[in-house]
Amino acid sequence: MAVKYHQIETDIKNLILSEEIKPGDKLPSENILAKKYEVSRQTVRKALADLEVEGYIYAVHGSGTFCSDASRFKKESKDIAVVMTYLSDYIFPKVISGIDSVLEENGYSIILKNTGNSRSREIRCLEELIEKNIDGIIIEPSKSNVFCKHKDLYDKLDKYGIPYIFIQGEYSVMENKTHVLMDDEKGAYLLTRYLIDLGHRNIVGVFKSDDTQGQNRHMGYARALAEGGIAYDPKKIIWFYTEDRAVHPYVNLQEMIKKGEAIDAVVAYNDQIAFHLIKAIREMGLRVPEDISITGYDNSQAQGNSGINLTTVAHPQEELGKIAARMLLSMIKGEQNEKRVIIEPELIIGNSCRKKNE
Amino acid sequence: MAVKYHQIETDIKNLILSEEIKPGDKLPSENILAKKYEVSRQTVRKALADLEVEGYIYAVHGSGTFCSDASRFKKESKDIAVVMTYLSDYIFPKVISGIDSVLEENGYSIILKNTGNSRSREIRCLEELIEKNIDGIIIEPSKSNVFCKHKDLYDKLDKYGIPYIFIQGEYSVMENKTHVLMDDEKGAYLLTRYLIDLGHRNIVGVFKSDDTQGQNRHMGYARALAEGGIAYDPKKIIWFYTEDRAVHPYVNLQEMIKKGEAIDAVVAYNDQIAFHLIKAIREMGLRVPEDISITGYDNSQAQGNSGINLTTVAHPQEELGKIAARMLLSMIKGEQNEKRVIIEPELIIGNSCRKKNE
DNA sequence: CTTGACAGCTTGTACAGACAAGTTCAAAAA
DNA sequence: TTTTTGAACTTGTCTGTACAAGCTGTCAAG
Repeated sequence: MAVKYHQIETDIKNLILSEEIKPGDKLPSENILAKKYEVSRQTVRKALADLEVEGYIYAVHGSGTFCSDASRFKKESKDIAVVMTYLSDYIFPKVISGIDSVLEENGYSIILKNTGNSRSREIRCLEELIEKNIDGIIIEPSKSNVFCKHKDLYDKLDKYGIPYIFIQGEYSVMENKTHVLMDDEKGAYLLTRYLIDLGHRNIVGVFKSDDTQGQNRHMGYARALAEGGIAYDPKKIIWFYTEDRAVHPYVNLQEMIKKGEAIDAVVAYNDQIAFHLIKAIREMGLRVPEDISITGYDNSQAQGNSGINLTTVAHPQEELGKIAARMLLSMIKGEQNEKRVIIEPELIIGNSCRKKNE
Repeated sequence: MAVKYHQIETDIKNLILSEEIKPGDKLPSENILAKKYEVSRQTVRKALADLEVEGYIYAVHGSGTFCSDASRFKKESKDIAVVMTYLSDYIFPKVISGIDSVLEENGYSIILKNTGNSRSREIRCLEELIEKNIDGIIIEPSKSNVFCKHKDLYDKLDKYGIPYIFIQGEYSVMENKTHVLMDDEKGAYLLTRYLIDLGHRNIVGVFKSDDTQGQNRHMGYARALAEGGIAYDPKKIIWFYTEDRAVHPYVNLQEMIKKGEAIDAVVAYNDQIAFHLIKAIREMGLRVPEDISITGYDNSQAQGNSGINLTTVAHPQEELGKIAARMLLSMIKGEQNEKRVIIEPELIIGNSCRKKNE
């Protein structure tokens, strides 16, 4: 540190970082600093000029030099990253659209990223974003039920003061972070109870094992069975992974039917899977809902060429995006927020279920 | 420009922008500049320091000051803006997804913007993006058939060396820019000829008037009629605007039916409109395709609860996004490109049309 | 009480000079 | 021929001075 102005710079920087000089505070005048450090005023000016370029301080002609307040000493980019598992499929465009509508109103732009529900891509994504100077992140965790080994990246975000919000799922090690979630347990409970109320007893459950949504929906399913006095039968559960999703549920259900197992109804992980399963059931020569009732999840409003309106659970889609965006904006403004918004599930009755032995 | 160092700055900046000083070139030494401008060396240093912060030049201790070469004086952000009319509807998620897949592979991120097909929002968008330091833009023009009064913004992009590509539509004043388009004229021609071949003579055309796609599809429709020896009847055309799209075609077609006009078939602007019109036709007590045949455009694969698979024209969707993204990347790399990619339309036969008097 | 002039502060621009530190290249030495 | 030396250049640091331009609170005039 042989260079004088460098010494002054680090001195002042430390004062700011240790909050002895708070945002908005006025710094001593150049002449006073010059006297204090026993240097010329020009040397002080050089130090202050550097700090201004770095964004720590700003000078007002005739008035003085002040500590920057703008979002912890770095200029806001007005960019917010939205990290989703998928972009074009299913409910995601609507969620993104909801986020955009709120951010657009407030002058923010979306940086869109998708992970393909792959953990390694989520990590790569976050590393990229940390480099990028963004104001906040809305993220849908990839494989949220697989243990999160990259908490260090989220710690880094905390350290840099970049706020983030999880939607749809959560990592168990970060339950205390801000989330916008659906009550998946209750949603699946409602669906399963609806089937039980229709008189079904042999209810197959098809769940995704690598995200929290799948886990929670499974729990709701189990609770409804218990309340309905129906024994939980592990053989009636089909677990699948993201990579399996196009084949595994399909094949497994067909095998169960082949084996002649009694199946009254199916609680599917979501609408997408439900449509796959309808196709599987029909291929086996059975009818939906006459022979087997089926439920979805998310109210995606697609029909998948099946001609059936699924009984499902409403997914707020655009509204969920809007809620998350509004929460993130208030976090950016530094307002305190509730950490957890849980959206109440609502049953949507379609024509994919029928009373048993009607 | 009473300020001397400011004068020096703009002087040098202009020399660099006009390429009289090329990247890597050595600038005159501080002492020489001081003599030339008749100022002190300190004043020259102040000017050069500012230019260094702005990234135009860099100084090497003991050696000299040089013009920056790094990609036209500004660091690449690895961000590419995608400006679409809509985000969540229709074919747009697929197009975005196609763009993302190519960009992601190459380490780029998408900044997503939507204009709601409003010209003023497109302008606001571009102004925002010009501030932002992006590497390129893929843009779907809003109301491409309304005269483009904001060419100055695109000129600015040219000046700053930010490449951009138009998709879907084009502004007439910028036909020489890079585009990825469908041959809309031919697509509508194929659809109309198909209807004529089925024996239809009274073919209503429903077109959007504020984008080039609508204009071109109308032209294709007219050409097919002419070739088929059918007189073009302006009364059989329904023109609508973006803001009208939910109501106007619907109401107008119903009125035509009420008046008892002979209608064999309808060529709709796109699938979305086609589904509206199917609903309108059914409300009037007529059947599709038994009473009226109808065609769409874009092969959106939705069914809109109609139970009908539209006869339509294939829209490459993801592929279009990929093509545009690849072209933009090669433009960023400075490679020469063809200015115009026209995608050949392909007829998709559904069950929304029927032979006349079968 | 309100207004306006002004003194005394602040930062901004500009000058001039001195020396430090790094680079370059040619002449001198090996 | 290769290596070393060193003068002459470059930018970097630092000092000191002068005046311009902008802000702020005080104090006297209205």
